[in-house]
Amino acid sequence: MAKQAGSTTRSVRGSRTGRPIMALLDLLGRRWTLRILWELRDAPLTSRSLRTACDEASPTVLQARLDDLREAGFVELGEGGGYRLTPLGRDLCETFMPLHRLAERWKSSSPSPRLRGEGRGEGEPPRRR
Amino acid sequence: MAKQAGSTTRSVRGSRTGRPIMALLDLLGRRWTLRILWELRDAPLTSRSLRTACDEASPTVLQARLDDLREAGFVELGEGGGYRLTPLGRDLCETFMPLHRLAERWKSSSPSPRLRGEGRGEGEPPRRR
DNA sequence: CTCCGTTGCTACAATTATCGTAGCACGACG
DNA sequence: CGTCGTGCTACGATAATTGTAGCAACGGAG
Repeated sequence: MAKQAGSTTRSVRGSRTGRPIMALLDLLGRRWTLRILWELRDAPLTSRSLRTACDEASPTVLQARLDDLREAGFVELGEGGGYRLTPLGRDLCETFMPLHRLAERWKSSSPSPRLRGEGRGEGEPPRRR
Repeated sequence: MAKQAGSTTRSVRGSRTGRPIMALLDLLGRRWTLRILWELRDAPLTSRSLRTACDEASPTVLQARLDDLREAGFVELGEGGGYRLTPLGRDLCETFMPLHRLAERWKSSSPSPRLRGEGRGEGEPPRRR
């Protein structure tokens, strides 16, 4: 049967409202998509290794995202098993490389090691209006 | 619980497992984060306008993401109301600019205007092993 | 061939995030 | 005061994600 492994739903709503950038932003805005691309950045990985690399994420979602990415043409399944980036996918990853540097810079400016964690209703008295 | 507007949970699991890039990837991998940054890319927007720009996304999530981004230091609330990018947020956005071009290229190579939509089981005969 | 370990992939219940609608407090304008 | 606009929140309904367990197909011993 078809099932739902295909990727659950595929468009929050205003994804491909015209500009392809929206569709891309939507695809990338799913939970493990960016992480998967990142882990695949320089070497192909098997489904298992990818799972390990992604901190033991559920195979369900991993599979769904992998299908999404494969369908989008950013990732493909190699011969002897294992996922790898397509040329287009590699270009996409290249785009994120500057993120690495920015992340370092970001850590320095962001003083919260764990980004607070709960609703900010208590920690901050009504600082607005 | 107290609330949930703070941003619901804040870390899928292995977010900031060490490298800040993971935390950043996790933050960016939430549903409207990338879209918000994109819409804010060249002009500040009010909460309302942002909602409109983001295809009438729920104010709940928009608020949560906005809080996330503000807390992360990428977005801030201006004087007369309205959200705008911080210098760091602007740098982050700059990173995504090449994505616009890539998205166009991607549309051309991806023949599916709506990415199929259901399970991928049919289009491909057992392409496994 | 049979046992074993690997691969990619799936089922299913529980949990969490998101949606969608409605509404609040605060401030500015008339 | 009444009306509008701002940021922000409550809450039930819905969709996505998590976690655990397990499947069939392939490959290498024994």
